[in-house]
Amino acid sequence: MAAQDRPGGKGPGGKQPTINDVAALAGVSKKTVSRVINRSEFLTDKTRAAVEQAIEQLGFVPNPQARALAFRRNFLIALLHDNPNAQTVLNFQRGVLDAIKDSDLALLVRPVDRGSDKLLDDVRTFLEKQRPIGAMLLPPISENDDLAALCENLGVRYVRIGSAPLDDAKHCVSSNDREVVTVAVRSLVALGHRRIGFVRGPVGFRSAAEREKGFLEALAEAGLDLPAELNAPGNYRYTAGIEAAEALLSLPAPPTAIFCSNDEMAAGVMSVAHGKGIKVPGALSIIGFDDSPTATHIWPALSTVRWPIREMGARAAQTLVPDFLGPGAKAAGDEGAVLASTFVERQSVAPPPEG
Amino acid sequence: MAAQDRPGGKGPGGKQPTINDVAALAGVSKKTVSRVINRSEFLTDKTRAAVEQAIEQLGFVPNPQARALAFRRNFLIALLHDNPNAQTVLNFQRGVLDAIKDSDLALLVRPVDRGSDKLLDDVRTFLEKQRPIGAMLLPPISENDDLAALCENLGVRYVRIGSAPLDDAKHCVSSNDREVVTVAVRSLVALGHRRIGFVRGPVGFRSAAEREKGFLEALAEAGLDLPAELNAPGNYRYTAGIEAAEALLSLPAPPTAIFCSNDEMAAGVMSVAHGKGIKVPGALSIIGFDDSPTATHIWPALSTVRWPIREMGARAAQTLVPDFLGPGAKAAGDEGAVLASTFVERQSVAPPPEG
DNA sequence: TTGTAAGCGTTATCAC
DNA sequence: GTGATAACGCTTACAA
Repeated sequence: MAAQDRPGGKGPGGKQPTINDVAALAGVSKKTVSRVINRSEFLTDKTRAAVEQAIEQLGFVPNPQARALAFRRNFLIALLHDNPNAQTVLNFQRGVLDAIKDSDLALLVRPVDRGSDKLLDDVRTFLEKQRPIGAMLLPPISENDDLAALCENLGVRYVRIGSAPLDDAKHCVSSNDREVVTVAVRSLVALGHRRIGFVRGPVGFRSAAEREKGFLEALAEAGLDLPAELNAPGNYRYTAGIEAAEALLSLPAPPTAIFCSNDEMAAGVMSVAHGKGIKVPGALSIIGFDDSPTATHIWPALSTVRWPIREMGARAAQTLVPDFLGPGAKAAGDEGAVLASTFVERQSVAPPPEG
Repeated sequence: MAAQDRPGGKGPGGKQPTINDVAALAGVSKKTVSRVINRSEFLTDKTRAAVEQAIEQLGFVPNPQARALAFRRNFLIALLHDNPNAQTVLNFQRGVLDAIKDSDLALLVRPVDRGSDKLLDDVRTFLEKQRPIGAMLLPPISENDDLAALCENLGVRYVRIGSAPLDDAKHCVSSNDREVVTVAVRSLVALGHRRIGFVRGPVGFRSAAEREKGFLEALAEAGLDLPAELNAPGNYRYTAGIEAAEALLSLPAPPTAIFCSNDEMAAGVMSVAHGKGIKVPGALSIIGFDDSPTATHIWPALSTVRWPIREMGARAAQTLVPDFLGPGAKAAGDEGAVLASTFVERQSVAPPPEG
């Protein structure tokens, strides 16, 4: 349609008022209007009021493209991710949008391929082109130090999201996975479980390592250890849960409980249990991690750890650009960047058979 | 790589080459360079080559902010959604990014609240500010005609994604839900099922209506009808599946199969079946719709309809901005905007008990 | 086919 | 405190 209207500014998309119109109406210069827009301190309350009144009257909205050109920076924040878990990514997006809702910022999304050897080049090109105010790195790529350094070099602010602090607080929003896993596993021990299987996350993932540490800590507290045959490899995928369960549940002395490093693998374990006619939770207790939709969609509903991902999204946006988010944002950001995960008890856990 | 080497170019973000640098090096005017960038036809192959060589040599990348200002349009496409299914949204995003990967476009994401009475204002503000090239509307908000009209008025190209054509082909990418549901239900009939329950989608959703039509068509073909007590309301949520199943499975003559309008509700139905000790698929067959991760994470794995959402994302991007996506994009876009859903058979379906 | 001049709407510089 | 004037990097007239 006609987006290129002319003086007659007829119909849709008709000329929006510009800073010049505001200046003229308020009887001041462009620059003064600009000062008001950008909250400069050096202004008489009177001038400011006059300008604000003119802005109001005209319904003026600063043109972000022009600002971007002048600022050499777009009023965008970028979300870089290569996360296999859709729910996680989307919840995070929601959180970010909660935070930037009333600001001038918008959210740019960029999935990347962590396996690609062009990863850094891709991200560099992206950041150089889009020039966002800041970038948010979701795990697992948040664990890539080169990526963080790249942002730094490009003058793009960044936050790294993780299962544990990955950087200084300023550049990091994390959760306390380890602690909460300990809590979860402790509950298993308290119920009387002694042979507890573990399904690991993928090698090289910080989150996987944290969850494993938490698991082992809880065991150690109880004076238990993790026999090699009860420690199954995994990669956060459903099929890995299947394979792990096939192995663990065929053992001469199978575990009475299994902790899985995420829900998806827990769902796999549960399927195998069903297939083998092993009652859950009667004969086998299962705990997952993520509190994904899967956790409540499988039967019985899965005890798991809820990761405060939406809140982390909001917090990430706040630490990234407190100045643009209006009052309050900054204060919250100062509180610290570690948010609490919580253990959610559902129906997949019970005392062990002989208990 | 160092793309920013320059005399004074100190540290990070040092001056990138501009169109002027290219023009100077190639010995032509700015405008000619601009023509090359924008693929103007009126150019000597020779000049074009010279300019391209200069661009290459300098590693010049046009500044999107400046272009946006001059074009009065940002090189962005927006995804507007209020879709409860994270996987759907994310897969769609992936598809879009598949399509725009090698272009100058970037993806802007905007969740909206379809319940809000400020919906139109929100979207208007967003579009006026960001001025994207185009917008993609995911269901259910794709069904909102006012939103489409708004895009039209604002000079923002748009595509509506749906379970059936919602607009002229130019503005629409859809799947053939109805047909495929018919295929799925036909398979139930072929196995001998005669009492087939139906769990509806939310009232007012086009997708829900299409699926219901497909269901009824298959029944009609077989000379069957849908007794009122076998037609359960739903809203695409897990809990609705629970409620529907509680009702259907308590009937004096319960159905031997249930078609659910999405996977999530199917998961709810399956939970209830498990809880009541009803064997799936032995005593009850279940079919869902979406082929979400849940479909394979529950046990037994769910027969369902795969919605080609990623492909739809790519197609949507193509129909929206074929010119920017390089050669090939347009041709594909001409093929038509209806993509095929497919029936995926897994383990949740079997002949009825007595059969 | 190519070049020149004039914006696009904002911010930065530096006087006043 | 405030205002001319020149950027910002590119595109669209309109010539040549």
